[in-house]
Amino acid sequence: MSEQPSDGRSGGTATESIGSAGASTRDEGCCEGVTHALSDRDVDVDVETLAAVSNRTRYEALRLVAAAEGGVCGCEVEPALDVSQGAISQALSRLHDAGLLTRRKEGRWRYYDVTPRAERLLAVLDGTRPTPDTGSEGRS
Amino acid sequence: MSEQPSDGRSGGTATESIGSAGASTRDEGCCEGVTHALSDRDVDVDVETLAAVSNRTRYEALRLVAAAEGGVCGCEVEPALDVSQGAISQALSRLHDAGLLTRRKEGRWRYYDVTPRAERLLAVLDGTRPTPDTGSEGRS
DNA sequence: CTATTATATTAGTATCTGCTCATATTAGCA
DNA sequence: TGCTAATATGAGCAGATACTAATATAATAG
Repeated sequence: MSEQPSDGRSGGTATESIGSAGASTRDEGCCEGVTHALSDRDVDVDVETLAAVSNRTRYEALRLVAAAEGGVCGCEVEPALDVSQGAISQALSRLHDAGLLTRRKEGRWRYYDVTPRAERLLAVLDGTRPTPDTGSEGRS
Repeated sequence: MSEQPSDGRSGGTATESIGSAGASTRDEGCCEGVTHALSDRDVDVDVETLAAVSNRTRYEALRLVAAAEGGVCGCEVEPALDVSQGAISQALSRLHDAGLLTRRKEGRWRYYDVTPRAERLLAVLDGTRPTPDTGSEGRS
């Protein structure tokens, strides 16, 4: 055979069952290919979850709901989010459809609250956010 | 005053300091407005992190890297992802820039591995993914 | 040197997104 | 019955996105 990348997976202890799969039959060239363990549907669900919060308006909307205890109504979110009422409604709906917000009707208001999925997602973001990385610093 | 939403935050125990803010001066109409505790920059960082994985190609690329122990080279990712080589390169670069992949050069290869931020993000997605919700089921 | 392989970069482009604006709908109150 | 407030919905469109194709760069082998 020509040349192959050093087959990284050296230690290879943890997380058995996740399968770094197929790779093993190496033979021609380099790249045998790897696989992951998710179904098509799981990928769809995750991507939609992520897409729902991958936009500033929706992300902030989610944060606003999460910051308040016990749920907020849409109209309370509106003033903080420099976009039209229609946009807010669309944003909250999408977050709800993606499984990140619960929705409950009460009189003429709609109360939203975060789901555990959203809560844990936000917790990870808070807990792993990289530090500023102040470009020019250290040695002058 | 006219009418106001029931001011949800009933219990209001945990997470002091997160401030469901300003809300307290209620007075006219309904919606006093809430705030969250993130800086503009933090929101930018988080949104970029999320945007990086909010696309099927990039999300699967990340999954593929995460599934392999000890890093994979780009060429191993390629066969699994029905898009051109240029697209793969762009995808991995963006994931790297977003702080979700590390990158190390070795000869003519580039090895990628997941960062803790990515690992924990994926763990939450796996741990909170909603069940299928098989539309017609239960009572017949 | 040339040939080959992995990767990066860039221009061009079809498609998707995120809004606004206008217009429903729904609910409470006079 | 209005009238008003909260929310939903849909058309339309500017701008963003995610590719492809072509080309450039980098590293190794012969």
